[in-house]
Amino acid sequence: MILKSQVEWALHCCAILAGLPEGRYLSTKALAELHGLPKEYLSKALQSLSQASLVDTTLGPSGGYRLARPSSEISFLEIVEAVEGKARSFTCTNIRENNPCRPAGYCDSKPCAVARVMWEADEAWRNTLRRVRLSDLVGTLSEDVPPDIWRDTFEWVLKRAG
Amino acid sequence: MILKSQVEWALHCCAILAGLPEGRYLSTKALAELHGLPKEYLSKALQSLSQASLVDTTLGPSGGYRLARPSSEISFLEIVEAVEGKARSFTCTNIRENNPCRPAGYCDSKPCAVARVMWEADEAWRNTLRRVRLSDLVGTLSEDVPPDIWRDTFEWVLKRAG
DNA sequence: GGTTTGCGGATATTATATATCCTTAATTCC
DNA sequence: GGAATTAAGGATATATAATATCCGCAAACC
Repeated sequence: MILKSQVEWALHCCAILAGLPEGRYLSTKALAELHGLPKEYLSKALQSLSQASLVDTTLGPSGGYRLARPSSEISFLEIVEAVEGKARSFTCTNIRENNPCRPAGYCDSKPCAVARVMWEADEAWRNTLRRVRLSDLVGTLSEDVPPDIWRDTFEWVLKRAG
Repeated sequence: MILKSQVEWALHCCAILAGLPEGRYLSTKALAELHGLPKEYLSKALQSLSQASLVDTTLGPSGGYRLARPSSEISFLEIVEAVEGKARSFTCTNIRENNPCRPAGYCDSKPCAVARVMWEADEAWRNTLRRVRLSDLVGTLSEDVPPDIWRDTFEWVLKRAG
């Protein structure tokens, strides 16, 4: 059970977008170079964010991506689910159906007891991610990263933002 | 991010093993037939349980698997981790290292802020599974499954347990 | 009109999950 | 002692998903 690397990419990209000045867009190319990622494949992750309406896009030079909402109104979970999908990590294939002692139709009222536990754990995972906002990440990052590097990064980025 | 189907298989098999009379073993063949699963591949899942010391095994006719401990002392997490592994679902590839504005050696003291959040969610998932004991599952199952089917199932199983 | 951009489709490559087969050694039963 | 049965583990094949690249399109900018 491993998340796609695109999840990591999307989160880091959103953190950068959260720091962009109002109205500016940042292109796939700039985001890929900043993070040392394959441009074409990163583009797929950004398209997922766009389809989930987490980012706005615009075309042409000076085009690219920006957050569709303030970073305080975007949760980790939304970003993760945009890329990874909303499907639960445990899929019940109902193997209890195969029990040769089980007449058809029995015990079909509720989902399987095993699945209920696994889904509860899945919910706990999602709830944790739901509670963390993108603005929280930006806050933590600006504590962790030395201020001059943080500033240099955004200068570097804005030079490429058209 | 999808768990292997072997996780589901292992959980259902442990639930059956938990209901076995003291000292009896149940073979891969019987467990596979009961659940309608491919015997050879299910065997790999059971071997994982054995390697994790969750089950005891013995050879020969009337051999097979039994729980190594009372079901109240085995958690869901142990079974899941035995099959799925203990690795976290999010792996940080440290793409912040690629930031061209970042001199080497900076911000390497703590793990990445993104990873810390993802790992916290992973812990929430594991904690939920850690709190559920195999005996809890057996309890739920015996509420869900009609008593006569539950009884028939164990008669069926014991006929094959040598 | 030329350049840049996001978007989506098609395709190739790699890794992982799923599944089967076979050999070995231990155990039970006759 | 000999035949049958079992778990263990290595080797291998197949299917599916993740990773990655390439191309053509339409919109936006200069």
